[in-house]
Amino acid sequence: MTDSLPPIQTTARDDAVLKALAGFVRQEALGPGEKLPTERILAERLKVSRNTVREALTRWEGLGLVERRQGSGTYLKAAVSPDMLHMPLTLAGGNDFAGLMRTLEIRRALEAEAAALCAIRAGKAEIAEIERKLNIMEEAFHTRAGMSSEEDWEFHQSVYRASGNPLFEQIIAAMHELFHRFWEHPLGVRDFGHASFPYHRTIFNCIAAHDPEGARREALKLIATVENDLKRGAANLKLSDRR
Amino acid sequence: MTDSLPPIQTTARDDAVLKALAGFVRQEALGPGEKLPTERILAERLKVSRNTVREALTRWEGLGLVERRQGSGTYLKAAVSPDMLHMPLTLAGGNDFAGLMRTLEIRRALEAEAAALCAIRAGKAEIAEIERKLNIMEEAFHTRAGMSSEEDWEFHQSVYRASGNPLFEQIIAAMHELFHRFWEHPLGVRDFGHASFPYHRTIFNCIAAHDPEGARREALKLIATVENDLKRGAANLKLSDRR
DNA sequence: GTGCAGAAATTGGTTGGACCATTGAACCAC
DNA sequence: GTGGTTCAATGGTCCAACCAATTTCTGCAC
Repeated sequence: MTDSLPPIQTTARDDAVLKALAGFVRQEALGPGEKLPTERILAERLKVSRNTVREALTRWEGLGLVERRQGSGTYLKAAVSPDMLHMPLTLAGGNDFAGLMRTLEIRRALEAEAAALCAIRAGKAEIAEIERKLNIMEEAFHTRAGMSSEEDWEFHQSVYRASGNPLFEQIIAAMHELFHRFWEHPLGVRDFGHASFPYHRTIFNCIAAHDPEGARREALKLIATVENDLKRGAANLKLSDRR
Repeated sequence: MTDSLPPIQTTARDDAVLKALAGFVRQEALGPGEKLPTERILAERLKVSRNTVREALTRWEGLGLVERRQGSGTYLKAAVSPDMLHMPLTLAGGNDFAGLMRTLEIRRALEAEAAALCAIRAGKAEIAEIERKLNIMEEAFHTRAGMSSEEDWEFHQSVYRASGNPLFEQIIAAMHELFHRFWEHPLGVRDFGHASFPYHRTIFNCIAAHDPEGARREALKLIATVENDLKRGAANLKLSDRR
């Protein structure tokens, strides 16, 4: 009967600090890259100990919202608003090849859905932006004679953004980071991803034609080529030697 | 030219503390719910200040790995291993109806893929377990004459587990938590989700028949009914009144 | 012995102050 | 300009207390 009576908060200093800081960021309209007040100033203004400020900032740093540089200051890394919801995921044992394939399975699911939604929702401006990124990527591919992961990634991001759901970009970006941390570590990118090249344009064509099922199908093909490349590479390279 | 020269790490005290703690947890074979050493003992044993220990534990707490209870101790909340990868997601402005629908789009993508993978990979034991959960859910539905979110959720979890990729369960669980935090707050669950009931068995039938495309199709239907229920509910309830 | 109230010990939370390490800007010699 | 040097600002670490919540122990009443 007396559920939903939240326990009173007698101590939640660091949470309060974060709330105040989020309000400050909003009020000052601070964006990514900008510097926020020093710990000492925050401690003084908020009437709490510097240690408490540090614990609060440590939370934000762990969430990737903020970056601390000794001797320089604390800088925003992402947009912050007072009504954020946090969803920390921890993936145990993701450092091996099997873990890599698992992230690809997630990416396959999200990539296909994002492409389909993008085909439904993208307006003229978004389609033009995607095409711009596609052209950049294709030019880089032809001049440097190989996949360039940077431009490739930019193309995909523009698709995620046009899907109208920022969660796609966030989750896939996290996967992407995991992916690169493992893959580019040993000896740099090889011929990797070469076979996936043509599907970028077929995906774009489906998006431009507002064909969600086609976009989904082509995105699945793209991921399938990446998976095959990975499996071949793993077989050749004796991945078990690593780490 | 001089790429791949990572900056050297001169100080990383709290990271070192976390690594040592992860090793300790592994060595002692500690599982969720168990208590780990007090901050004072950790500080003494690791030869660092208690403050540093606290910063490290604050990181883990923010990641949901650990729970601290004042006056009692610090307890493990999840399994930890030295080679974990963290992926914190922050969803800005997820407190409204649009944010809820965005989480559902992610869930649609993952649910369909997980069901398909499950149809491919589930062995006899997994299928039996899923059927068990399904029967429990159906019985609860008939006796209580309505969807029971607890048993429903258990059924879905068993599908994710049988997909062979723990990431599905982790990500969807995070979405699920977000979902409930928003939805069950105002006035409890209404008739919600009633229409999705029959699809649970059709999904199971496809999984048992090892029909991945059928499982994907039925899963998409299930999410579609939930989306429709939500939209109808939102239109009726004037959700804009909230918050 | 049992039960329970109160004291005592334990443990995370907070404070204030100190010092170290790194950074970046100002300054200076060349 | 170039390359050092100095110096203030800033995050990182440490220490020693004390506060607040919890748990455990103790001793008294029965």
